[in-house]
Amino acid sequence: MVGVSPALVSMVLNGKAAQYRIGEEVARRVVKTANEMHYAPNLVAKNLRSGKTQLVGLIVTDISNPFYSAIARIVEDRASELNYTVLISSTDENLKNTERLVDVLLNKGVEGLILVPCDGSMKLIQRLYDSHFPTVLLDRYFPDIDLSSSCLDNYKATELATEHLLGQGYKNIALIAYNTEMHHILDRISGYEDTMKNAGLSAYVHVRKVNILNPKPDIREALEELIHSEHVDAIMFLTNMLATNGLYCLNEMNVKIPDDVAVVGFNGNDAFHLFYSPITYIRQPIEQIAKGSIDILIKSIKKSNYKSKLFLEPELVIQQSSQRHP
Amino acid sequence: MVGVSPALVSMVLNGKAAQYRIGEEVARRVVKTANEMHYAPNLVAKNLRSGKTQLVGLIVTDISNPFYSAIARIVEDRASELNYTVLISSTDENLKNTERLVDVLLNKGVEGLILVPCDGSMKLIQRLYDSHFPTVLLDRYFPDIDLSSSCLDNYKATELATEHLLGQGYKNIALIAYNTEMHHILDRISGYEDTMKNAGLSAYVHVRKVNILNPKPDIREALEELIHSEHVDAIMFLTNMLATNGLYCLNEMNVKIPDDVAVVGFNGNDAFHLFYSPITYIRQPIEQIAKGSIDILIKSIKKSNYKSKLFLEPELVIQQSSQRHP
DNA sequence: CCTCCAAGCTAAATCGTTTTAGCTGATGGA
DNA sequence: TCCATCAGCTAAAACGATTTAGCTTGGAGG
Repeated sequence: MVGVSPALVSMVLNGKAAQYRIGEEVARRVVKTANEMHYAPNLVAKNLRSGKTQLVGLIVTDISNPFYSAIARIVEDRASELNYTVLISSTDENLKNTERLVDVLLNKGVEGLILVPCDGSMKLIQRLYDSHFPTVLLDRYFPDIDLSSSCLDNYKATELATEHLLGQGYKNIALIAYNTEMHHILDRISGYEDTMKNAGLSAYVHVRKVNILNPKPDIREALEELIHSEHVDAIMFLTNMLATNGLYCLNEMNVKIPDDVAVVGFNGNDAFHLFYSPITYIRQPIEQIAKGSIDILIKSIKKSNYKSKLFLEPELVIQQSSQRHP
Repeated sequence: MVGVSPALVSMVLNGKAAQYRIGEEVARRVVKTANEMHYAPNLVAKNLRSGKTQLVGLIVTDISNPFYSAIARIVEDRASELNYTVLISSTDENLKNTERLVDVLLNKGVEGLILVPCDGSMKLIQRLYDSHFPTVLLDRYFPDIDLSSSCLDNYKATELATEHLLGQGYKNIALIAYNTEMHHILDRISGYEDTMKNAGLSAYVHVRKVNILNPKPDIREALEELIHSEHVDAIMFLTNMLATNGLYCLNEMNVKIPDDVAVVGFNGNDAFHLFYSPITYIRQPIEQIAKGSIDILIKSIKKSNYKSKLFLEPELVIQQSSQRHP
């Protein structure tokens, strides 16, 4: 339409008019015409030529889980600011799915991955590490693999919560955890165990591990035993899902909170606040975790060998469920 | 590596060996070598060549809202089965954002859009309709625009709930709605109003509209008035967010449910179930809405002029909060 | 008057596929 | 013996952009 070659148009529209000594008058006509016809470059062609896709992958266990959807929202917003598009997938805590999704996303040309690794994914993560593909672990990490990560300081989280319960006069404190080898859970367990031991309460350490995929029956069983046989006076749940399921069970068992037993949960939600005895919980700095992960990822993409590990500060939101005399 | 032309490799790997009369022996060698070298075609090049991106856009108001993240999960799974990738964005109920995101996604080459339109987006939707770009409205629709949609039967939803409350002996029933012109809300209001009128209770129709972006103060004010001045005996909330905020207010006001007032919410969540008086709510068939939207979209992409409007059945989950004598 | 240089532009290659047209050699029929 | 046919393959164009090398023109300098 302007009567010049595509090459010239490309140069002008990419702001390289000066660099290529394009005549001012011609450059102006090109820009004007481009605007008038609402020209938008074909990104696919651009990507093919440049080898860049401006795509990143976000693999979580389940995007319908509010924790991960909150993360996704922030990652997406930040990525968009940085001119990247996010592809989101869910693994359902399944290793085969995770492996498949990594392959699928790589094939789609993502330039980096934010990944919530599931149980048993150590080998996959090691492969990713060996390949030097820009990758950031989110929420969960492997202490033996030197990969970037953005996680909660899990040890401190349960340390904080246990100290709070001890401070309230609770001694016989139980923990409901997943049956897993994932380190974020192991750290949370250690934070609790160490704090109990340091307080001279080793005898009162109770850790119950439940099936991650169908936790409710295991939780019920554990709670029955802990309350009726072990006579615990406080229960800490290591994840939001465990806490929520636990509250259903405690209601069914007609256990009163905090009179019969104190409760501490993980990751607040409306159910915790609206509960008849609002639930004390460990708050993760979701914003920082999410933003940290995408910022690290983009840096890794732009500068190979960039690496960073974030362990972010938990916060204890103290409500009625953990206070002896509210 | 096999010593044949790229063309032949392409034919074989796309399963067109027979069609192009490729020798069996050669075809076998190509497949074998492709596997051995872990060949995966470059999707960007494929897309450029074919003009297809296998991308669809999903524009919701907020992906961190559990309703929409549940939708996103299902859409994503179904799209993946159909060999499409979903690009998700959030508008925050803002028209300018919506317009921008539509442009961004179109520029990224999505072949279709699933869209939750916000207040005031009628013109945008009309443009989309006029352009014949494959588009499906989700959750909300425009009766005057003949665009595909996948929504709840909103009228029936509140009709069902109002009838239930009337059946329980409640008469002075109030409604908390958004201050909006969006038809899904207007339909919900009509379902309530008509049912009240048909029962001869026009005098007891109370509709309060609150600000969609900062509803809590408005809700508090409305509730104070409805309960203390109008002496309503039941309150229906038109969305999950309204109901959740409403419960916070009712707790603050020390109103007992259902003794002082009955409550019906929208879209169940753990908070409703764990509430001291579990909340009766209208359940949307999320799975059907989500699956419906993506299935319609893909059909529209494959067959231009395909159109379909779904109005899916609500279900009332009756719990303690709406029963006079539980 | 010729040479040289710079300014301002274009042609062509390239990215990795797919598809169309066409080439080659063997076979069969007349 | 010669042509037609067909199986089995390849060359080349195309998708839409970017980039490199190179072309033309006019003016300055010798």
